Formats: sequence, C-alpha cells, structure tokens
Amino acid sequence: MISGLKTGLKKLKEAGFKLTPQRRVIFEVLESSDKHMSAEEIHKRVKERYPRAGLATTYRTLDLLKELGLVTNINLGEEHKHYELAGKCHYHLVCLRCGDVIEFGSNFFGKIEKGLSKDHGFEVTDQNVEFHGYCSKCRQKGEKIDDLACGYEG
Amino acid sequence: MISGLKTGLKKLKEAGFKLTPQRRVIFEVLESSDKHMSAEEIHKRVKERYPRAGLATTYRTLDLLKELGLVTNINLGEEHKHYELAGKCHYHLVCLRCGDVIEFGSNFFGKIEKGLSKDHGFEVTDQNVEFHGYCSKCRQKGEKIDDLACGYEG
DNA sequence: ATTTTAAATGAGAAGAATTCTCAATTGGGA
DNA sequence: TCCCAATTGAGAATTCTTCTCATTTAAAAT
Repeated sequence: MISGLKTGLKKLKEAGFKLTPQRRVIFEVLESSDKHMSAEEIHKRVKERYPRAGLATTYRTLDLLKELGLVTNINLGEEHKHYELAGKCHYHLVCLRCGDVIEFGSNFFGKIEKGLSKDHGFEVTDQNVEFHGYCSKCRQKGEKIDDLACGYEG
Repeated sequence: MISGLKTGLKKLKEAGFKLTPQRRVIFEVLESSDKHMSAEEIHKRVKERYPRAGLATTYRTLDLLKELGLVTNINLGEEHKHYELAGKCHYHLVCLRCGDVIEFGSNFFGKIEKGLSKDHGFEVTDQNVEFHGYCSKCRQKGEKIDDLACGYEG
C-alpha cells in the first residue's frame, strides 16, 4: 500500500495543502474500507463521522487526493466512478453480462512497471487492470474459452 | 482486433437484434477512429453521417455493444466515459498531473489471460490496463523513479 | 410484394452525478 | 493572538445519462 494515514496526510501537507478535519475524515474513510466506493458512498460515511461535511468538499478532496496520487478511481461496468486508496494493486475481472467484479491478485506487473519507467520516463504510482468478459456463471455452454480476443503470445 | 464491421454486425444479428442504419453507423464511427471517444463525440460523428440520429440511441447502442463485448469503455483521468472497439488491447499511461494519456503496446498479457480462464472460468473478451502516475514532463526533479507503489517482483 | 409485429427510434423531459459560486469559516505561519 | 489565503457548506447550475412514449421500421411470415 502506498500510504497509511500518516504518510498520506504528510504528503498532503508537504504539497502545501492544509490539513483540515474534513480531509482527515475522508482519508480515514478510504482507509477503513477494503473496497472501492462511489463518491456518494464515501460522503455518506464521512458524514457519519463529521455531520456538517458538504458533498462538494468530498468531491474536491477526492480530486485533490487523486492528483497527488494518493487515491485512484476506477470505473467498472455500468456504475459511476469509484474511488479507493492508490497502490492497492487490485486486478479486476468484470463480467459484461451480470456485472460481477471478481478481484484477484497478481505479481506479473512489477517487471512491466520498471520497463515503463525506463522506456517512457513514467513514474507509476498505481495501476488499474481490468479484464472484461464473461464469468463462469454467465458463459453459455458451447462457447469456446480459447477464443480470446487478443492474439498476444505473452 | 476482435471484430471488423462484418463480424461485429453479424454478432449483433446472431444475438437476435435488428440491424438498423443507426447501429451500422455507430459501429462504423467506432471503426473509423483509432482512439477512444466520449458518447458525445461519437454522437457528433454519427450525426454527420446520419443527421436525424438521436442521442439516446447512441447511448443505447453503446450499452448494447458493450454488453455483447464488441465495445469497451474506459475512464482515464478526469473525463467521462470513453468508448472504443473491444479487443484493441491498448495499455495506457495516465498522467495524474497533466492528464496526458500515453498508449503503449505489450505482449505480456496473453499468458495471464489464459490463466484467468483456467483459474476462474472467466472468458476474456477485452482488457483495460492503466498505469497511473506522472509523465516525464510532470515529474519533479529529485523524485526517485524507483519509489514505485507496489512491491511486486514480477 | 405486402402484411404484421415486436423491436427500435427521436425528442425532449427527467433524473443523477459533478462542478461552480460565493459568503463565511479556519488552519497555520508570522 | 492576529491575519490572510485556503478551504468549506449550501444550494444553484451544469453536464451526463436514462427514461417515456408516440411513431417508425426491420425482418419474418404470408
């Protein structure tokens, strides 16, 4: 994980931003959940801890945290933007039929990341990997699983 | 690429949907562009070829094509949903500061895909891989590029 | 070719999500 | 403690997406 509470807030401050209670709480909410949440969901939880928090602040803070690389947002399936702490390195299987999202871990990507740094001068802070397709429940019998989209050989 | 015009429309038809001019045109528009577009951009181009097309139809068709696995949507950076033909196997570097998206190719993923089929019974039709971080222009001097988020070894 | 019928469409209203505005508040340096 | 730019809350405004429903149409049946 890229940042615990202390590390994250420290980074905020180092970048010249104020440490407001709202920002603390939003960060805490993100930390306390192990799954991605919509802005609305995050705001709901923020208000439980800090009732006078405004929705706009949640949006503003999420944007700010995203720009600082502390938070990442993904957009799986039909739903709206979801946010989570950056650096969690989740990989998602998104079913196009039922919308189910299966998470899985992988350690294939470190090598690629380092290559990116070299080839493009790009500093990776987070990654979002989605495989779209059909889950076992939704797959129709007779569909060949070998019939994959990309011709890559790996 | 998963589907040329013929293949794609054939799949639509096989699934029991009608082959309307609108759907043809939307498919053509997606085919004729090599980059992902917002629904609004797609609709604009559709109307150039078929002026009385309605926006709702564009949305409906994009959803339909997505469910059929013919179109994929991604959400890079701040902007709204973008669509493109599925199976293009693009990989994106998204700069959190300037929003630039650098595309790159890779052939590391075929192996993973096949593993997914085996382990999860998941049939992959398309993939979206994003690495978030800072591009070479936006990286500040002194930032260590080795300080990557994930501890994976590859 | 004509008929038939459910699917698809266009137009604009409706609904959601996100951003903006601005007066009031506040964190944190001086 | 004082000060001031940064931040906030509230709700308006904007933008994106979906819905409604009367009309049109693809394509199967005749």
